[in-house]
Amino acid sequence: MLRISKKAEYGMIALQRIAQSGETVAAKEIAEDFGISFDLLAKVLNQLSKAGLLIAYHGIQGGYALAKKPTDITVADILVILEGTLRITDCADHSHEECGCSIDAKCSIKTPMQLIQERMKNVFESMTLADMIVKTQTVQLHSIQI
Amino acid sequence: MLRISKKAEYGMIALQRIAQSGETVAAKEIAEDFGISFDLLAKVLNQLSKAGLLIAYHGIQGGYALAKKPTDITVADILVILEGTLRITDCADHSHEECGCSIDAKCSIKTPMQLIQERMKNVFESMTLADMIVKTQTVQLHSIQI
DNA sequence: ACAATATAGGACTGAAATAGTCGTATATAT
DNA sequence: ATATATACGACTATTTCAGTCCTATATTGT
Repeated sequence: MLRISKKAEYGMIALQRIAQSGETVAAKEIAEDFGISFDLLAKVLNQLSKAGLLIAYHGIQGGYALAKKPTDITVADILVILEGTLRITDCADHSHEECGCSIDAKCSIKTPMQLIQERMKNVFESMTLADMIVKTQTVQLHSIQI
Repeated sequence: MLRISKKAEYGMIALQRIAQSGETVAAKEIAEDFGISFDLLAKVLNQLSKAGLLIAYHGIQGGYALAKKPTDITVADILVILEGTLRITDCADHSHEECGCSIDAKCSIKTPMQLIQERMKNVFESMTLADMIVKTQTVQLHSIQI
């Protein structure tokens, strides 16, 4: 039902954490801080570094650091890396001229689905990691002031 | 990976078909026309009629007719009926004050996820069945002209 | 009344995607 | 050297999704 996967969720949490700290952070630290599976998180961070969003450092004092500016990393980027290209229905796929769905040439919802998918893509592209940092810092400042 | 379910897809195809014909259409006819599972489609149409989008007529000459104007049925309505309320992540759920995700109070992506979910909801609410009829008719007119 | 047809609804099965685990290899700082 | 961190493949469990099957109920036409 149009849910974002745990992998993508963990990816966003980790990237937000790394971006906010501004330095290198180990997978173990993130997993412990948020109480999530280290193994799964490690896979996610590996994918993100292979895709060029993170730089991985091995060994003691190692971890992950951002490979790009927070303003240059969008939610869309993260989703594509961890969940693959957005394709809400088979017929919404722009890459095929023929409608890939079971309904063949008769598919009557192709155009509307393509439109909706395009708009969803815009939503994901319009939020960057930088936006996610600002939101959280605001909350933190409030709690500090109390 | 953020896919729309077959149930929702069949629902949209069926509603589009019924809206376009402007009269009562039997589930069997739709299933045959589009080559999709009759049993699954029947369930979907039943759900849509229970939810008040369709009126069901039993017996010979029976079938389903729209219960509302095509302009009053949105993609969001259809998705909520057939897939449940949109909830892209646990923490994006506005109905709970406490973050339902495994990360408890520390969840750092709650606000951004709520924002994205709200925007997706707007996308789904901004397309009506009427829009889907117009789109398809245009295509059909083109193929007739050839 | 009866037969044909259409929806209603529950039980069940199979397939696919998702989430998570485990073991081992490789790189690196001290 | 060794402790620590990432890399990576294999494997399992869980959940969701799609589809089927069977039976019941309502309605129309003859």
